[in-house]
Amino acid sequence: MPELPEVETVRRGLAPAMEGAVIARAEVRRPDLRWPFPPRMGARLTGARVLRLGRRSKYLLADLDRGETLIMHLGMSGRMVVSGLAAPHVPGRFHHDHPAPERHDHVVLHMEGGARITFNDARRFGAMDLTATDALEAHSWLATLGPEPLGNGFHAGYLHARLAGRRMPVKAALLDQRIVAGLGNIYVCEALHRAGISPKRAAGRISAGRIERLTEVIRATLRDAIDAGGSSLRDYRQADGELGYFQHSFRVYGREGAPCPAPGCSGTVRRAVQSGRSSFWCPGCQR
DNA sequence: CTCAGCTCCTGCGGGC
DNA sequence: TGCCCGCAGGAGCTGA
Repeated sequence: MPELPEVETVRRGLAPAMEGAVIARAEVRRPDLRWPFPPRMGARLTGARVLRLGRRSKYLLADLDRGETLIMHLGMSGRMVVSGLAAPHVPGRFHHDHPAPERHDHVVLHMEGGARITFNDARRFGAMDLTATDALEAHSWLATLGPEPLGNGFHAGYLHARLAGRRMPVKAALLDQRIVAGLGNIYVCEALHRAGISPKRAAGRISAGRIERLTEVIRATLRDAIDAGGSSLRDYRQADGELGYFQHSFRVYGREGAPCPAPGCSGTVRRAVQSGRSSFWCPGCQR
């Protein structure tokens, strides 16, 4: 599921269809996802113009001209599909025709001009809400989020302070959205491998130098994944209009039993369950 | 406050 | 082929 890089890729893919465009009709096909939709969501979206499509952590934020912001979270299985986008500046990028409706198409935004944005979420761990734009940061989904890992607020000094004294595994600490916002299971595994830190190491027992290295590789890992997503947007194979899911090449995630890809390391990637989630790491080079 | 465990929901792939 | 089990990229809640 979508972690920060996938959500950013979805944002970039949706922006051409949404920014500056009016929602001619918002079709709400069920009353809830993880939580009930806000009252009259369809009516409140219909006729609104999208001023800007932003992102905070794994949340998409569509600012509307009515002073409200539509907050969207993709959960584990949420997908966005764009169709009917007129005159894409890159050929083959989107469906020009609308695909047949699918099971779990929960919300469809019919834009003026003919574009259509379909939110599909089989597991329904996703969510949507509408809130006043000028009080956006106070919304309960956003208020407790830590800094953006690619922003200025995330640096070695900050992370060192937040991990100090913590006995929990560093894996769990980096998944805590209050400490840093946007990482998920895959990119935590990948970043810890690049940093040479075991996911089982106590968060408060990492030297300052290694935390410095960790903040750098977290940023590099996310940037690389966002770049790969950008490539997928330009890829003709993405012509079905589905955004955000593309072929990644992970170093350890999902590669149990494979040889460690680190130069000079002869270890084998292992898998273990930590707080209910799979961790993948190389005991040979991650300490 | 900290932290582990459970929970929501559906789909898919592997093993028998 | 069909069935059962485990597992899946999130994150809120409970209770020790």
